[in-house]
Amino acid sequence: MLTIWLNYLVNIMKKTKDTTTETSILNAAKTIFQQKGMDGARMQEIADEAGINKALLHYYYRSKQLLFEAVFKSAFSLLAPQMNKILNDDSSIFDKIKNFSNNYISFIIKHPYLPNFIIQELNKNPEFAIHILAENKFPNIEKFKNQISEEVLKGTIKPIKADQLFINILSLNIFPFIAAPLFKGFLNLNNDEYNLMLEHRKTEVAEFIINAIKV
Amino acid sequence: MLTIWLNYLVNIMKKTKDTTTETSILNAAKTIFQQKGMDGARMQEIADEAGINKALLHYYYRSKQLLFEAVFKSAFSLLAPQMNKILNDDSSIFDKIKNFSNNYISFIIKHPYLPNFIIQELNKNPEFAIHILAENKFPNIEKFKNQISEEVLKGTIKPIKADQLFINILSLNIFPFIAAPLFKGFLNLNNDEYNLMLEHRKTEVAEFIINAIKV
DNA sequence: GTCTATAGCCAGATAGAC
DNA sequence: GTCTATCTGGCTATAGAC
Repeated sequence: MLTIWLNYLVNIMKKTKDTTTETSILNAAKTIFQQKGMDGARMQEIADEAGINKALLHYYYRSKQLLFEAVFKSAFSLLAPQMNKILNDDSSIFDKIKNFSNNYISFIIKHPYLPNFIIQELNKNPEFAIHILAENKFPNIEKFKNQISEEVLKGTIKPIKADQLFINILSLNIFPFIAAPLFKGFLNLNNDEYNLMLEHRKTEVAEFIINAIKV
Repeated sequence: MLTIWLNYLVNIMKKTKDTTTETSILNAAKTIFQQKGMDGARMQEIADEAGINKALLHYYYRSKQLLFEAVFKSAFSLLAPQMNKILNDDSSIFDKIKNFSNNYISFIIKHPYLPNFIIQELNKNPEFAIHILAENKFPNIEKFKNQISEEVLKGTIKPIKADQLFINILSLNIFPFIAAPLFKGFLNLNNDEYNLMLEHRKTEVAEFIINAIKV
């Protein structure tokens, strides 16, 4: 009886330990992969970051490729819901643009490496992209398209294709993060100045877009 | 006398051969590095692409790092003059935006991997960026800033900071190329459809920006 | 200048003790 | 589950023949 109880206790402890090790590996892998990419990352570096042995990485995730995929999926599943806000939200078009720009920029400031990571790896492996995207049954643009058509008909906004508007909104919000080093160079801004400029964009981007489309 | 003449001929032939080998290496390196990045590229692959032996890469460029830097500088010196068109051109602000969007999109369609390559490597190595940028004595934004201030004062355009406008223009023009796989997924477009959409952007982007800022 | 062959290193993955 | 030690393959770079 005592043995059973002890085994139970040991299992609980094991379970807890497993989970925390597994997640601490995933977190470390996120940090390294998002900074260095799949090719640039080293398993040893991830192990060091997680404070564990290199062999454990393989114990939990079998291979570098699989660990990478876990990180990528996790990153993508963090980004995708943000897109949903602009595609499948019930608010008016102007409110959508305002909320999205504000929220999205705040979101990326918290996860600065994320968009670049996703885009970079998608570019290196476009088929892989489609694979992941398909799994994630990712947001549908139909609702957004209908909303734009309606607003154009009502005369609230100038004629514009939903695809183009969608691309414009994301470009204005995301690109300044991805091209930060380039812009810092061209505009001759240091880190603090650049971050301040991004802060202003939380409202300025929405204004810019709304001015562009409102009648 | 005949010997001298023969030597001369041989030297010419050598010189010619050297140059073409060197440039064919550089071209091959561009192709591979821009698709796979510094870490993902393999010297063997570059040699195969150039149709020569791997040892020759080291004969001409000493190391992978130096070959990479040659490619990067070459790519950057291709991109920088494009920026100049919007910063240091004498035309009116609206014409600038129209010309830039049209020309720049045409330019990237010809060099689709270029912006992503530059941005990616700049992100991995921001100090290196500054190093390269400094060498290239790259475009100054002062003239553009003055032009914007003047137009705002004249009341031609709505109040906007030159930095923000510059970022907006580049974002709208460049990001659709960098994030092509992502947009193809979200918008459910195949290659041809996506390229057609980019073709439309040659005029639509300028319209969008001008609508956003004109009074 | 161009090639073949190989040195030397480093990273991913596994074996096996605890 | 976690560690140390090691295998194995692949990659950059060089030596040396032609």
